[in-house]
Amino acid sequence: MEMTLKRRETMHRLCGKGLEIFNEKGYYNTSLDDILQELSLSKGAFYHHFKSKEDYFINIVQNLIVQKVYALLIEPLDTNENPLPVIVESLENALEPGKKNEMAYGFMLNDFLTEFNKRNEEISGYLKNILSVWEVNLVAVLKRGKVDGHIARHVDCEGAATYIIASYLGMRSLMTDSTNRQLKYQYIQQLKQYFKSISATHALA
Amino acid sequence: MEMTLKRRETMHRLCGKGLEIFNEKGYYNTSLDDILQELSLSKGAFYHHFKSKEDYFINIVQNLIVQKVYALLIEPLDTNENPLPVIVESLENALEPGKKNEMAYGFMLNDFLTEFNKRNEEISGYLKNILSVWEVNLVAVLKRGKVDGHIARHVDCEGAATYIIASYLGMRSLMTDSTNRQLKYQYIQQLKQYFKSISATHALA
DNA sequence: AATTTGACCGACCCATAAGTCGGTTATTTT
DNA sequence: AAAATAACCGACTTATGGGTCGGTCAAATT
Repeated sequence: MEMTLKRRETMHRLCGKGLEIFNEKGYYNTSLDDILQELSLSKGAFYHHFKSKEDYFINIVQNLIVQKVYALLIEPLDTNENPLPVIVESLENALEPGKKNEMAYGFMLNDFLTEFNKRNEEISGYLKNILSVWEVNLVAVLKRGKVDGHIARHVDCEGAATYIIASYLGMRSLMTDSTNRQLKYQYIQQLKQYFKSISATHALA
Repeated sequence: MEMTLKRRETMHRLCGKGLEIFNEKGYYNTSLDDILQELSLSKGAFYHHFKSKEDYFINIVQNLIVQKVYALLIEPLDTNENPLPVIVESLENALEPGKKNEMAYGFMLNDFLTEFNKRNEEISGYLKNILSVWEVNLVAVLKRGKVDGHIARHVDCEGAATYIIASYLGMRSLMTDSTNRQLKYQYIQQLKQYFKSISATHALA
């Protein structure tokens, strides 16, 4: 039992630091030694816990990344209010660089997706799966918005969800340095504009 | 003279095939030998013409990619019509996978930007520069649209341009296999919806 | 206390890929 | 035709980085 705790703790430290550095420098541009050095661990330690770099990253995806996406982008959708402002708020939040020197989690998806799309089908599959869950939830919440009279009846909820996701992912390519407040502000403003056009409120510029 | 021609022809072949394969597999995931083999050329030939892989890619960016972006995304904006349908058409066109087995040029920017953002500041600078030219032109054309009465006066043209670019770039992460007609259709539909909301036409669902 | 097992160490192996260099071949110049 | 130069060849060097393996040490089991 006690040994299992030690194991879990080390694995946890590895995953946390790994996500941090992969996110910062990219997966293929980060060597295991880069991570190991920061944690003062050895190759031997690493391979005692993970069977490969790939296995390691899958672990990170399925624990840390999934969790973050849920917390930031999916769970906030679970309310009974008008979905549009709720979506805006979740995106605004997800684009926020972490408080102190945390990561800007909202940014990871586009980067990792792009990196793995052409290189590793398995990992890219897991990542696309996360997106797909997000999409399903967006669609559901948009449809409910229709029923509740917040969203115009003519709206294609699947299309709207796709559009929301695309614009969110695309922001990453533009916001290079995390301090880019201006871009985020512009994005949120235009998103609201778009939302106005699909909402059911009876006209009013 | 004749030698210069030979040189230029070989460099041209190298750049063309290079872009094709880099676009397909990613820059860092493509070895020079991958390209050289397809052209039946040797390392020696390559380094006779380019001083490094980086130099080679910069060549590709500044010739081929710049040219394609201009042709697909910037030059079409140069009309006196209502800019919004013109923008829609250019994006629709840029997302179109090349006719026979050409490349889907519209896709390159997000991939390369993401790849180089964390790895090579110089190249990422060139790429961001291309985006920036596109943005400037979008803003200009949107502002003209305002003057000409096609776009509502309250619209923030810089914000709208950012939003258009972000959504376009983001589509790449979603459209993995090039045959994804559905996603493209959804995207264009929602873009039109958004455009309706910033246009000056006096209401009409 | 003796033994086993889990956590960890770090030198080593090996594949990959960028870049080098001393050549050969083809083309141009004189 | 001879000399010079450009285009090209491919074995080699070198650095990097994932993965291996025989070991050490400490904790847990007996």
